[in-house]
Amino acid sequence: MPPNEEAPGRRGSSERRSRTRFVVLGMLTYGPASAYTLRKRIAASVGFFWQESYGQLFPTLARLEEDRLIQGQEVTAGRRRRRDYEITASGRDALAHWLDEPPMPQPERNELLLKVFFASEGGLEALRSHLVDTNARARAQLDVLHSIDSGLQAAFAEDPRMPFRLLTVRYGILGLEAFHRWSAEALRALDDRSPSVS
Amino acid sequence: MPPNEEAPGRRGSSERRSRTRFVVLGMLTYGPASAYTLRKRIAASVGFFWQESYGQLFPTLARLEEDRLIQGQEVTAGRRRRRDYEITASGRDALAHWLDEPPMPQPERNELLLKVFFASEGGLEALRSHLVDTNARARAQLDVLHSIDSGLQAAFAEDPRMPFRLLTVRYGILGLEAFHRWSAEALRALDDRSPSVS
DNA sequence: TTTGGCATGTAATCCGTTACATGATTAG
DNA sequence: CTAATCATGTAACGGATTACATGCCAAA
Repeated sequence: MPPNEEAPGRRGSSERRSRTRFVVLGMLTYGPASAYTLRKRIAASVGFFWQESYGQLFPTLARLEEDRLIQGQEVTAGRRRRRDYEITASGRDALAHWLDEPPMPQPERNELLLKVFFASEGGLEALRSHLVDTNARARAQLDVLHSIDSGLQAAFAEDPRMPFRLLTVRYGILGLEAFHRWSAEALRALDDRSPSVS
Repeated sequence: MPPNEEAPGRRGSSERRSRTRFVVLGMLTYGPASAYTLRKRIAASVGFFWQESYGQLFPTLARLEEDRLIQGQEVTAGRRRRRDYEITASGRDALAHWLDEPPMPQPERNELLLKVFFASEGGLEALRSHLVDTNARARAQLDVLHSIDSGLQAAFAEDPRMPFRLLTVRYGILGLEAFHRWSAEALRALDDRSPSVS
């Protein structure tokens, strides 16, 4: 049998699992945007649980346009040119189809936990400082999310998608609260075993 | 200029950030092991927050041995040959050094939240079923972790690393509890808006 | 003895980040 | 006028998964 008859895995429905395309499609339902605008839009809305880099965004935009899921248009403002994209009807279909599929269980990878797990092979003071940092960062992020939450609550009734957005924020808050509690608890446990230097 | 004059960025201290090497080193502090054994050991201990595949494990083992951080030895049992590795003194040093460095903040990526965020572009029944699945899986994983926790508590006093291990389990439990609560809460919110079909 | 699982590995490929490069505006 | 920042892009690279390949062992 000749290899690659009809090139089975090239790029049809058998994408490995690049969710980047769908973030792009989803963000374009909020209105046309350039790559730069898209990146800012992503960072401002889902940034706390999803990020995209240009190196990913630009190729993805090119391929989405090839597939007619988005439509690009050259725009010249002043002397500056850029390319704005809008989602097409088939783009909306593709998005809706993806939304209906169950999310792939994503493999967790937590470097902090690795360092906790192997902590007895290293210095305990280092572990302690990692935990302190962790705790402070969780606290700070929690404050950010709380203020985002308040801000969104104010604009509630207007947009039918607001409730869903609030749900993602709520997820972040509950998760960070747990994380914050855990790091505090871990610090207490650590100090119980090896009482602080005082 | 000839390429790779002294190979500036080849592989010294400028590793991008492969934590795989350190999981391997850490696991080898529990005793010598082959690639296969290592994989099982990883799955059984840190599996709920860290996994490694063979495609990653084998090259990493080869490179760690090149760097003299581990020492391999051919073993023949029956007619079967395998390669067992043990950690060297410099391997322990490298591990300890890595443990002291603060963990890199890892970019979150949550596909479920993406689907929640864009839910209004898809079917709400699909979203609901994703949430139900999510809730059930969290519940199941929670049960697993609770039983792991009990099992470890029993063997507490023996191993000085047990407390650290318990901390990672505790992290999993707190996180999953939050996740479980969130998905239940989200389901309630969803049913409030679009009362179920009954 | 054939099936399936255990054990060891290799190869291809893709995802995603980082670093680099460049022109256009705006501020000082 | 120069520096900084905005905006748009490209190239290189490494990490990680998936799929493939092979041989030994045990059980039916």
